[in-house]
Amino acid sequence: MKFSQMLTKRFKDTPADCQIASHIFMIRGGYMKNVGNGIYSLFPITKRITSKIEAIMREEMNRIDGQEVLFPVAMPANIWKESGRFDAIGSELVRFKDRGGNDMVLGMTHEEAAVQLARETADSYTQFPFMIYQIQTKFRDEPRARGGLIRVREFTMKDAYSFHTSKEDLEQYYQKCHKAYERIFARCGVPEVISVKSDSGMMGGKVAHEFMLCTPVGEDSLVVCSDCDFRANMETADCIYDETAKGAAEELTKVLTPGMKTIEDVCSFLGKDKSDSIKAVVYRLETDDSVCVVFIRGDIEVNETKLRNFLKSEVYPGEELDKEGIVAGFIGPKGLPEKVRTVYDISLKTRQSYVCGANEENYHYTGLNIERDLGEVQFVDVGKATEGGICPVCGSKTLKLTRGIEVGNIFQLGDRYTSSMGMKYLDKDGSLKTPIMGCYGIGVGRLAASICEARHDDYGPIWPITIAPWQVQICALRSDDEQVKAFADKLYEELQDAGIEVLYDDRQVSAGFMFSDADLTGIPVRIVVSPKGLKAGTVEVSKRDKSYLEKFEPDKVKQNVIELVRTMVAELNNI
RNA sequence: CUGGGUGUAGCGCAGCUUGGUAGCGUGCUUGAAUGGGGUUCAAGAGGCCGAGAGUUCAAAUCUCUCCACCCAGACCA
Repeated sequence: MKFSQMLTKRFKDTPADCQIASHIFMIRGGYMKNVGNGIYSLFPITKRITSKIEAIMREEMNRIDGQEVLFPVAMPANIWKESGRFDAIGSELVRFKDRGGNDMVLGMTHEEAAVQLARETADSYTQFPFMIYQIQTKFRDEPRARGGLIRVREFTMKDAYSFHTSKEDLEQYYQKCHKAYERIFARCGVPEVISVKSDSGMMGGKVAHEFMLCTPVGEDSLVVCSDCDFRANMETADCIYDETAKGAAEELTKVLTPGMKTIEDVCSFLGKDKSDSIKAVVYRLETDDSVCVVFIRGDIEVNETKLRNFLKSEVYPGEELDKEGIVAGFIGPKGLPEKVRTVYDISLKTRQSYVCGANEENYHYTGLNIERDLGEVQFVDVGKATEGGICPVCGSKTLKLTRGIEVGNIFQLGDRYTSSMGMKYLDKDGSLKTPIMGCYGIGVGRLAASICEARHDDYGPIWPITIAPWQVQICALRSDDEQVKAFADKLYEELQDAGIEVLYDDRQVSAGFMFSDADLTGIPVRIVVSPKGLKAGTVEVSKRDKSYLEKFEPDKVKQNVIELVRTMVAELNNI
């Protein structure tokens, strides 16, 4: 491709709307154009990147016997009604009516379509297991798109669905797919992507992993053990607390704490550590509109995902405190009206005596002993893991908190969709059985943006060669110089003949301008042809990441570049 | 959905307090010079000042309503 004819435009100024590196560079470098909230058109440079990512995904999916299919983007709502998700999912599922007044939806994921395609087709146990996948557009009417391609409403996704006749078979295939995902990320140049245990959310099912690229701009909080291989999404990370340092039991005493409504105020007033106090957090449940108070150690935060799963209800924090005889700011487990539902976090098993609210304006208790003063209570794990906390797997105090971008996920769905949609096959013994499913997704554009996030310097992206829009960029300084033009033109043709992808900057612009644009296009190998160099009998070859710079005689450039590219590609693909 | 912010040329911004029909930088076009990190000079093209209503002789500017976008949360395969 000749740069002079490429449809794109680069900007010197950082766009006002962009916050994170990948978004800034992908706008400044002319990678995409915003069409609406969370909706983008991609310029050729980005389409080339995503096509390469897709090609890698295809190879790896095919390698584990995946069969590529294509589901519709817009589909009748009836199959979503069968699975129950037409009513279960909120407004992120776009619903509309066709001309006949029939309910339609835009596909935000394709479990229903996959089951609909497979259910009458795979009717014998001999056909199992199998996996079908597609690479196609999804639309999710996200409440809040952000970060350029990191979180959008319309996007391309590789989604795969596997069907099995036994749990063991599903688990085996799940592992296989896990490995295929590791290969995909490694081949795309980000081998550091890790998988973490995750909450299955609206997808249903029990076992699920998310593939995370760790970066401070990530939207998910992760808990990682630095001593063993425990890794989990904060939402689902189990908590363990040290129960050996309980301290001494004290007498229950009511103390005056005027106007002190926060844990900080009360603890510093009483000279106690936050971990010696009980914090009360009030939630309203969606299911019956009742109020629930969570009691948790003062230094631990409530993990609302765990709470939601335990209560089996959506929870909304901090509302309607005045109802039910609750005294805001002075809530405690002793003396709370009995009709109020309570949840005790397991972090409260760690002390003999606590500071807590007395359910009376301006009073707290000290010396509250849960067993002695409250009787038997049920403890539940609804806390957030903390930095330096105890690893639930190896038991050492080595938990680290980090953030990550979710670039892929895998689920063991079980029979969530196959049974609700009535998929059956005839087993060996002649009985009708329901198969079980797994599903596996990777967002293509999000992965591209995440790679940019992980691989850039101050001047632009540094694309890994396996997904780079082109492998080599020729910068012809002074393309009005006959010698330069002749040499660069010829090199452009020859490299392409050798199967190398080349972006040829043939524009008559200043060197600085050309280099800045080259930095923004992030092509891994750069060839600089200049009048000065040719006069000295050299052509310069360098890597975008600045790890390599060599000068070659003009007639040796082609062969050296071909070898360099092959080596770089092989480094990422040989895993 | 809650809280905060911003809407003026493709992009980045000034003008708004104190109303008088719009300006700077960059990019774009043309010409000349320059030629290894966004070079220089000159001449141009480009704007229903987010939308609607109101106040006024007169609104980018004042008032009201709406919309869009961004950030933090909530939500999220």
